[in-house]
Amino acid sequence: MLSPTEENYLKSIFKIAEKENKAVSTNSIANLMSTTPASVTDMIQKLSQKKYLQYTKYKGVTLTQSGNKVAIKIIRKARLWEVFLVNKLRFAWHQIHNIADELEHVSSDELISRLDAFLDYPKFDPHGNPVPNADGKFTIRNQMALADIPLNQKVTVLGVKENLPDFLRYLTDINIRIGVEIMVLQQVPYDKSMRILIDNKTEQVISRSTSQLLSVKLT
Amino acid sequence: MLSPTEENYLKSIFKIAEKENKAVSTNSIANLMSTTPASVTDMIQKLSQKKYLQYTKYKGVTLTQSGNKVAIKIIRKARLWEVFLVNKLRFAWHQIHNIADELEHVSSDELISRLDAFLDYPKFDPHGNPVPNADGKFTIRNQMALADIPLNQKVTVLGVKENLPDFLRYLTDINIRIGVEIMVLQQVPYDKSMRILIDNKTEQVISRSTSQLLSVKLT
DNA sequence: AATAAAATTTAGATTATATTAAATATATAT
DNA sequence: ATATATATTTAATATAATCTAAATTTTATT
Repeated sequence: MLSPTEENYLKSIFKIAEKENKAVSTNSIANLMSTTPASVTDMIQKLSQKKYLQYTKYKGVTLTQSGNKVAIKIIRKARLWEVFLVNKLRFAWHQIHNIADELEHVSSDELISRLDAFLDYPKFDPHGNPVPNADGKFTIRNQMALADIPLNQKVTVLGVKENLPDFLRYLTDINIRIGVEIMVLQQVPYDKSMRILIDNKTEQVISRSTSQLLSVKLT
Repeated sequence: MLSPTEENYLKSIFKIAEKENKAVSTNSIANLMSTTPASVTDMIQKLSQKKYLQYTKYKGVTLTQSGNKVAIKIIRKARLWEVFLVNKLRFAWHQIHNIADELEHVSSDELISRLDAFLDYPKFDPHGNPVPNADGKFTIRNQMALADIPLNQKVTVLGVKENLPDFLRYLTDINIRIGVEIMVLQQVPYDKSMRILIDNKTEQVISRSTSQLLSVKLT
């Protein structure tokens, strides 16, 4: 059995490895987890010993198959709980992160498979991220960043690439949520901010960083 | 913030204090929690320092108001989650104990109040134990042990006083669950076992210890 | 009331996680 | 290629929770 701490390390390493395509560095883990590099070194040595990851001193780590499996299961649990919190308990999407971070470590497999059924086998969580199925497979779909969409193209919001509460609250404030239709009206070359039309109703200027964090599909 | 371990100590002390009417001894805590008296001493000294309980060396502990509040909140959380597991996820009553023991330590107050509403403010858990409300009040009702019911009196099962999986599975096997009607047909003076009629259908002999653990009300 | 038995506490270790500071290895820039 | 900056590891500590064994206190028994 793994401790919640060990599970969190594996989850974080998985998430970093997802983006970068190389061994995961001690520092990147320490940054993501808000801890010190020394603590990370201790823990990755332990997890390496237990065969959850492949570690070469000074060269970072990669997950083994067994480490990958654990990480994906934690992500599955977290995302299913997020669906529960939003769809059943009516939480807003910016309220659920910390709660799901605790719930994801509850250990019963039976619980997760029943929860999955209760929620009707959701394919995506409330932020638009895929829920891995019981075999660890993620649903893939075509999606682009709003930042890369040309003028006058209508798109539908699929999700967000970051789930910090402040960011999510901001999106809610300007009426952006999953499923909303957006059209890019103007691109400002200077800072790459955009003026967009939301739901055929409201015009809004959003920053480059916001448009990069919004996943959309062509309508 | 209290650790899950500290919360478990307070919960266990509360449960012992509920039955006995005196200071709770080190040994009784160690027994209930399957740990050593030495560990208990360490922990109660710590919890006493933090003012969750009143401790006199060699004389046992009693919960302070603040300790009581924590304990009741944990019990509230555990029992609400048990209702969720049975009513929503369709677990059997013997499967839920360990899962609820983990879920009860998830810390969000908002989560509990929303879960309570989602479940329609249940007054009792799947074992017939009262769910304390948000103010910490338990619903009281008249109930007796089946052991004390006279011959030929019809009663309805309200709950069980112990929730060990084997006991609960046994009850399920002989068709005893909350709400069923029971009538005592015979009392065996020798060992105080009883022959009972379950649901006007099945006759069954049950031991003294079983009849003492079944809570019923007159029909 | 003295003694034996039982309960409780203390002392000394252990394991898990984390920290800071120092030492060492790697990467970068001239 | 060397110096400097950055990243990483190691060493030395700290805290939380636990344990066993020894010491002490309380309770029960005669």
